[in-house]
Amino acid sequence: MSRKEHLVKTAQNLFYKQGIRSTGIDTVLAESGVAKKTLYNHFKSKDELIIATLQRRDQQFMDMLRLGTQKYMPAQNGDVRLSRVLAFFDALAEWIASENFSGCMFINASAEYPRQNDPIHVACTNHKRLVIQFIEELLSSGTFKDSYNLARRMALLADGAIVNAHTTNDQNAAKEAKAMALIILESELIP
Amino acid sequence: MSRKEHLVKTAQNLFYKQGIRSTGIDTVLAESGVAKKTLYNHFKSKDELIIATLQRRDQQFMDMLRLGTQKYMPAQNGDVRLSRVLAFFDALAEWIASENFSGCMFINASAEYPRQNDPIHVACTNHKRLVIQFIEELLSSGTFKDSYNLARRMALLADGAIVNAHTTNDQNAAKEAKAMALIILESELIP
DNA sequence: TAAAAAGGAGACAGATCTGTATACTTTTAA
DNA sequence: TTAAAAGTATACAGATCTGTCTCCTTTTTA
Repeated sequence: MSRKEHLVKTAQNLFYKQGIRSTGIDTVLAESGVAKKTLYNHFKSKDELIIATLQRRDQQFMDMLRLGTQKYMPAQNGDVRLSRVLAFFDALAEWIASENFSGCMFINASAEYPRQNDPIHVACTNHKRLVIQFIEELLSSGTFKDSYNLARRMALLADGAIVNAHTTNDQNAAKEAKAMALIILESELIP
Repeated sequence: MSRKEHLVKTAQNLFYKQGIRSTGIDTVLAESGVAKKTLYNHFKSKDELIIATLQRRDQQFMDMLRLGTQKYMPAQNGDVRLSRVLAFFDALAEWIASENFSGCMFINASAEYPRQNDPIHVACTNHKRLVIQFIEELLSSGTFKDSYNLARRMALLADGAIVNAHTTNDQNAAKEAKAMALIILESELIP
């Protein structure tokens, strides 16, 4: 792993665990063992480093969703047309139950950088769009009445599960979300 | 309004609009026209001021929910046993569509203070518990199979709507949440 | 009315944070 | 092998932030 990658990885973990604004550059440098000059060789500012961590997280997260959805798809029972999107909620549940879960990095970053046109906030908005798009691809075309709107609903359930799990420390939230998703999906099937 | 109340109100608005960590004490003082000594006369630290703003917000928010739910209850149609909780989602929608909406202050604060045992984080967790309790009271007893669990589900929908509306700038999220709530509620009715 | 409490204005200490500069060392590549 | 590029270590500038302190004025209360 290059120094740059190592730096971004370390920053990402610290930002995710302790928040972005409360994590100083010096902490990132000490933790990663990289010199300050190297950081500013690769990034113009802390903000650019933050953007890089969000991009890295976006890739990681989408990969995790793709793999997890494939992994849990065969285990679904009932209508096969629902298997893919239901597996998505199992992937979500696995993540939420994992050791280092600390909410959604993008929701957290949005809260720390609330200005709508802040590049950091924009990166978060884009990520959420990608998730909706991903879910829409899971909804077999021709199966549901309005797949885009349905994907938004599923994303809403996912965000609710993530936030609930984070704030009330409830690992069951994803299962509840999945149960609700099933009911909603069935109600939106084209007869 | 006493100086203390004025101070807390000003701080609350600034914290909500621009985030807590990025709002310095001096900004709060300049905006409120209060002297620094007065602030530290009433609060031992910035953290105490933050807690006070969260308490104020909690009261405001719960009052808003109570009033809004009463206001929108008569307009519901269909099964009257669902009217109260459905009205809750209308109250939520009104808030989300309002001018100064910038997400949930408690979700935002949780993201800025992620340490689970931080008093600020704890205040947020407590608020979320109160919301669940409020929703449970809206679910007419004897009507649903498991009202506590159902209340948690409704809270999950509400959080999802709030977060979605905030990150993707979608004012329709609350309506989607209400539509989903209706389907879920009907599926949980005791026959 | 007089003593006491509270507030205003602002200087200041001490910490912290971002970003730059300098001097030296290691790695890379022509 | 040797010149250039990249990295290390660290000092430092300049800004900002929290919280304390002083001096003075206003308000409250006994």
